[in-house]
Amino acid sequence: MKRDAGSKAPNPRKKRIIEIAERLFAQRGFNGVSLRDITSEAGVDVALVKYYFDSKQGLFDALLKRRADVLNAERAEALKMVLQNSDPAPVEDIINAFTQPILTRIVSDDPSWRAYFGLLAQVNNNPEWGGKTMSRYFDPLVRQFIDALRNALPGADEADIYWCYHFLSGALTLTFADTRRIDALSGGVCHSSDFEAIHQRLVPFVSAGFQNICQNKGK
Amino acid sequence: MKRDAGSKAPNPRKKRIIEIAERLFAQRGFNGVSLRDITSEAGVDVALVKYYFDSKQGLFDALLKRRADVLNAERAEALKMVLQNSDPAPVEDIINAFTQPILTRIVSDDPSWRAYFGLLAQVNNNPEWGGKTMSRYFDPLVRQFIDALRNALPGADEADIYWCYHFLSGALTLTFADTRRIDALSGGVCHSSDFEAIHQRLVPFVSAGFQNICQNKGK
DNA sequence: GTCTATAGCTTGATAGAC
DNA sequence: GTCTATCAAGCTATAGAC
Repeated sequence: MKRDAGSKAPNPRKKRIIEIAERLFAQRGFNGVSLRDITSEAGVDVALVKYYFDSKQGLFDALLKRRADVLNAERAEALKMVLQNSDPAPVEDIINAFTQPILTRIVSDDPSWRAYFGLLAQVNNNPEWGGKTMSRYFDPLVRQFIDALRNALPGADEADIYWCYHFLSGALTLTFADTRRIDALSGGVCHSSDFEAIHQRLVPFVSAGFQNICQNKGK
Repeated sequence: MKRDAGSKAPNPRKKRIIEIAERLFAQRGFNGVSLRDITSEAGVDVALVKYYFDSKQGLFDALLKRRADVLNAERAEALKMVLQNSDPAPVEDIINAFTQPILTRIVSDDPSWRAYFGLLAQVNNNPEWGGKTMSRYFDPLVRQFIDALRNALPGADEADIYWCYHFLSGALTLTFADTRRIDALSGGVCHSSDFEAIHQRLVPFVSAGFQNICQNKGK
C-alpha cells in the first residue's frame, strides 16, 4: 500500500510531526524553528521529515494546506446557507459567514486550530511569500465572498470592494496573532484571546466600513 | 570623544549597517537574515555589529527605535493640530492624524521608510514578542489617540474603543506589509503599493467602524 | 518505516592584533 | 574603529543499514 494515500488514519508519527510543527511555526515563524526542534519534541528522528514531507518547506506547505481545506469547506457552506436565505444577502451576514467558522474553531477545545490561525497571521503579513501563499490557499474561496458582497452592494466600485476586503483581512489576522498587546494597552480591560468579544465587534465594524466606502457613490 | 553620542552624523559604517539590516529584516524577518547577509552587503566586517550594537538583537532594537521616535513625534504633532482646531475633534480627523504621517513617509522618495513599515507589519503580528515590542515603541503615543477618540465618542464603552483601535492597527499594518496579494486577487484592479488609494479608503472605513461600534449604545 | 551517522555548510559571537 | 581568525554550536539534507 502506498504511504497512507487516501487513508483516514495517517501514520501517527507523521501526524505528530505536523502537529508539533504547526505549534512551533506559529510561535516562532518558519525560520525560527529547526527540524530538530520539531522532531525532538515529537520524539521522532529528523530523517522522517525527509521521508514524509521531503523538506522543511514541504512540511510547512503540507501543514498549511491541511487545515485550509477544512476551513474553506466550512466557510463555503456558511456562505451557501446565507445566500439560500436571501440573495443578495445583508453585508453583515456575508461577513459573518466569513468569520464565524474561524471563531467556532478558535474557541473550540482543540488548541491546534488556534496555533494554525496564529501562523496564518504571520503568513498574511509576510512580504516575501505571504501574498502568494495566502492566494494559493484562500483566494478561490475569497472570490465567492467578493461575489456575494458585490451583489449586496449594487453599484459599488470594484476597487472599493477589494480594498475593504483587504482591511477585513488585516483586522482579522491581527486578531488571530493573539499578541497580547491589547492587554497591556487597555490596562486589562481587553484580552487578546477573548475571541468572542472580538468577533462580536469585528463583524459590525467591518460591515459599517464596507457600507460607508461602497455605498456613498458621490465621491 | 565617545562613539557618536549625540552626534548629528553617526559613523557612516554604522549607518550603512542599520539601513541594510532594515531592508533585509523587512524582507525576510529577524530569523531569515544572518549577520553575514547584512555585513557582506554593507561591505563591512561582521565584528562591527558587536562593536556598534553588541548583538543581532541589539541591532534590531536600535533600528526599530530609530524611526519610531521620528514617527511618533510626527503623529503627536498631527494630533495636536487637529485638537487645536476643535476638541473634541471629528473621529475621521483623529484617525487621519494617526495614519497620514505614515502615508507621507511611505510615499516619499526615501524607500527605507517603506522597508521600515513592512518590518512593523511583521512585528505587529508576531505572537512571541510582537505585542511587547509594539507596546514599548508605540503605546505611549497610541494612548494620546485613544484619549482623543474617547472624547470624540462620548459614552463609548472602554473595551469598544480598544477593540476598534485593534482593528485599525491590523488593517493598517497589513497595508504596510505590501504582500501583493490584492494584486492577484483583484486581477490587477488594485495594487498593493498604491498607498494613496488605500489611505483614501482606510480613514473613512475605520471611522465608520468606530462610530458604528462606539455610538450605538442600546446593544 | 525508522534509524544511525555524517557530510557540508552557516550561524552568532568574540579574543586579540592593529 | 576596524579587521583577522576562529570557536563551538547549530543547521538541512541524505546515504545507507535495518
